[in-house]
Amino acid sequence: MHTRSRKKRKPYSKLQLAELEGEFMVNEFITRQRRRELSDRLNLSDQQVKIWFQNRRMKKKRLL
Amino acid sequence: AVMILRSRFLDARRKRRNFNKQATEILNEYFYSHLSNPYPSEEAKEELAKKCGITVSQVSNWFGNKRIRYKKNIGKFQEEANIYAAKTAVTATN
DNA sequence: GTCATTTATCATGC
DNA sequence: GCATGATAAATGAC
Repeated sequence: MHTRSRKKRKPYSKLQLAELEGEFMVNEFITRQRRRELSDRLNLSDQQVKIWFQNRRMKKKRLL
Repeated sequence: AVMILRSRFLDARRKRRNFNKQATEILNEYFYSHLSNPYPSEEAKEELAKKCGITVSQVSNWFGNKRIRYKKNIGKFQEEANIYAAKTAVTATN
């Protein structure tokens, strides 16, 4: 009936965050290939990893 | 490892302090007098921030929280809404 | 891509 | 014990 509602926000695990932060230190702009590998390894969707990097760059800017 | 500690340390800035009554008063006055469109422009945010003695980001946070919490429970804010509606009505006649 | 949001969650105040 | 401010996922405009 209703157009599928917005996906509920779900906090990531410490392991997932540690891996994402580690990759962010290597390069703030992840490539499509590495993104796919990382998302597969962390059980996250490709879109989620992409969004995480976007939000992470915004966070970095905010902390300056 | 270092990153974890650093992130946890920086999250300590999450220590929260309530705004003073005067600031809350100013923010609520704006919110309830723009209830049909409670989205202050960047200029309006800067003005509010200056008046309240807080940052523009804090103004944005306040409106973000206020909008969602008001929408989720209008009944709980009804009394507050009436108070500020009356207040702005009085100031408008002066 | 950035960036202002929405929403849920977190951490603290009282 | 909730109220409140700040942050973390998720969406959408541009």
